[in-house]
Amino acid sequence: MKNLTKRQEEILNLIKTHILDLGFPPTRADIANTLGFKSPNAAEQHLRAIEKKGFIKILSGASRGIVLNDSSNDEIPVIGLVAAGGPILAQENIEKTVPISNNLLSEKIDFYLRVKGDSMVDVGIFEEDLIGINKSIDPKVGSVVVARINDDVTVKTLIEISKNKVVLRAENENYPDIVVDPTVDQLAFEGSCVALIRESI
Amino acid sequence: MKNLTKRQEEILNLIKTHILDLGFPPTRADIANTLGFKSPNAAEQHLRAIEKKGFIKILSGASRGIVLNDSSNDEIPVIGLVAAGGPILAQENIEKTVPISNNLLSEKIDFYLRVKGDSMVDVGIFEEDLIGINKSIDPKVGSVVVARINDDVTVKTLIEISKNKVVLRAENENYPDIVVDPTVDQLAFEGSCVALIRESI
DNA sequence: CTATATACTGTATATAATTACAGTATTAAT
DNA sequence: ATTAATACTGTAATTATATACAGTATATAG
Repeated sequence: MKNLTKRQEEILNLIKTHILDLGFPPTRADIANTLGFKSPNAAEQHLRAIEKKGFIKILSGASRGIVLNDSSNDEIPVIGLVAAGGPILAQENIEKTVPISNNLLSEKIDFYLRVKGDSMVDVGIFEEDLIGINKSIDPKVGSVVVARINDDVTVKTLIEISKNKVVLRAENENYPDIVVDPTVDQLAFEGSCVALIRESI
Repeated sequence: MKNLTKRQEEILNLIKTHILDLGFPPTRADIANTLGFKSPNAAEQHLRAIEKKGFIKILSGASRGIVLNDSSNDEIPVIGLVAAGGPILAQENIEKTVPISNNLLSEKIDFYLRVKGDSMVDVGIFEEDLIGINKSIDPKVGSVVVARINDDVTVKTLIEISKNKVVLRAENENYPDIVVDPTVDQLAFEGSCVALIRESI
């Protein structure tokens, strides 16, 4: 999907806002008025450009017939078991997707991970819980992170991080610390935990 | 809010379905076509009746200008501190409301309650967590319930329930069991905990 | 140098859509 | 017995809207 120009993005946002506010898309005239165009045709042409790039679909003949196409942008994948090897967000790992509920969870969540095992019970993370992961937050000491160690994906608290020593701690006294030397073992941080959801309690 | 007739309800559902499917409301002609009316005016008059009963708002002059009014039906209140006395869902207790996200949380949630204190840490319910409460589920032994004891609202595990003895347990060894005699103290169950959400982790 | 994309103005028109007016018929309420 | 609400048909007019066509101007890619 090609990138939108600044102006096109502005118009796409206007459409989204209009739908959020009123429950239906704007007309060409609405767009022109809001952005100060003197001709509705300016809006028309922008819409066609945005459609060409795949972000919307224009239903011909229907008033306000603008359908948003980027549903993928509004759904958060829920990751079940992670297959060894491949990327965590690979299609086969996605259990389902859920719509964003911005108002409830303010921090950006790239995906949910279904927790396996009881290694984090002491910080209230239980088996089958869903933890919301933000990929962009750098792993900070003391925070709960999703780490991949040689194809194994695990959720732990980051205790220490340096060039050749990384310590991950299970929040359960029955489990020992995991000490990894990144120069020996493959280690990658998939993201940081920013939310928790428990469906059945 | 008055009740809709069968036909009016059918039309309201049609509007909702149309919005869900296409992203914008139907026209009078759309409604007439779908339901087999031979005149768009039939739809028009139904819409006016539905508006009169408070379920929608018709924006005059705007094509497809039908705005759904029953937002209260799609928003879940978040209860912060509960004022002593009055009902738990009283306006002054509502911290905010959040949209339903059906797909994620399958069980019905009547309201969220923001947890105060650490009395339930052993089952992973921490201070500031949001717990989703279903008012309709009868309190079951072993489940986490919201109880009101003489105007005090508390979240505890129900351990024992009989005519003149109810035992509620804090899931934290530092707190003693709460034993209540419903014939002496006022006791009411506000609902059962069916979900948990932690916003910052 | 020449397309091609972007970003508009300006005009015009066919058609999509709202909405008023005039009816008919049935049912429930006063 | 009469009024009000429900549930439509049928027609028509006004306005809302999409959308085509003809331009202008600038920037970018080949």
